[in-house]
Amino acid sequence: MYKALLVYPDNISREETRLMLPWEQHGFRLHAYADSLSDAQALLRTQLFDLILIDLKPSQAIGMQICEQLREQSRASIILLGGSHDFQLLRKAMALQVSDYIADPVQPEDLAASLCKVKKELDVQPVHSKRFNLSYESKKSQNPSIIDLVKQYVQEQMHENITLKKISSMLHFNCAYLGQKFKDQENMSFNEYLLQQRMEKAKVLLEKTDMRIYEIANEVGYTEIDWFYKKFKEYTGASANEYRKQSTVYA
DNA sequence: GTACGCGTTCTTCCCCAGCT
DNA sequence: AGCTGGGGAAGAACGCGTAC
Repeated sequence: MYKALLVYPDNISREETRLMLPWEQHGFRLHAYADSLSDAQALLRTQLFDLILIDLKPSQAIGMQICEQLREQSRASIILLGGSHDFQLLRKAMALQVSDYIADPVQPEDLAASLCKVKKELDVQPVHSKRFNLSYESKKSQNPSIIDLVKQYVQEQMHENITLKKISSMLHFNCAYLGQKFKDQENMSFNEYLLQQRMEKAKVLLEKTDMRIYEIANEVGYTEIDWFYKKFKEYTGASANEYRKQSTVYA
C-alpha cells in the first residue's frame, strides 16, 4: 500500500476528494493531510510519501508554488487536481515532473485512472530509488525545447487521445508549424513518432505482462481495438497474438 | 522564426463479417 | 469471448506556398 499526502488548502474540497474513491482499492492510503505549504514541508521532513496530491482549485498560483517547493524537497509522484486548461500552467507542471494533471472538474474515473498510472510507475520504480537529478531546477537549466515538451507529453499521456492539434493548441503554436518543426528535428512526422511510441510500449506489454490485448490497446491510447490490431500488424509484421507467442517462445 | 490557408494524404472511427 | 481484417466516412496531419 502506497502512502499519499493530500495538500488541500480548502477543507470542503479535501473531503470531496477523500470521499471520491475507495483509495485503498487503488493501492493508496491517504496517510496525511496538509492545508498549507509549511504543513506539507513539515510532514515531508519526517515521513516518506509515495504520492502527493495538490489542489489547484482555491488558487492555481499558490498550488503551483506549493508544487514547486515540494518538488525540490521530495521525489514523490505528484498529481495536480482541479487546474484549468491553461498551457502555461500545464507547461510548468510538466517541467516539475508532475505525474498527472487533472483539470477541473475532477471526475472519480479520471482520478482512478491517474492513481492506476502512478501505481504502475511506483511498482516499477519506488520513490526511494528515484534519482534526484530530475529536479525542477536541473530540468529548468536544461531548457527543454518545445519538441521535447511534445515528446514528454506523448510519453506521459500516451493512454489518452493525443492529437497534434490538441498539443499545438495547448502550446500556443500553429498545428502545421509544430508538425513541420517536429519533423525537422526528429526526422519523422508527429504521427510516426506517436505510432512508434505506442507500438513499442504495446510490444513491451505483450512480452512482459499477461494483459489482454484490448487492455493493452487501451493502455497505449487506442479506443478502437480493431484499429490497434491493424496498426500493430502493420508495424511489426505479426498480429498482437502472434507477437506474444513468438516472444514467449524465445524468452 | 512564426503563422496561416488550402488541397492532398493519412489516420481514426464505426460497422460488419468471419475465424478460433 | 477474443481476435482479425475489409470498407467507407469524417476529421486530423502533412506539404507547400505565402506573408509578416
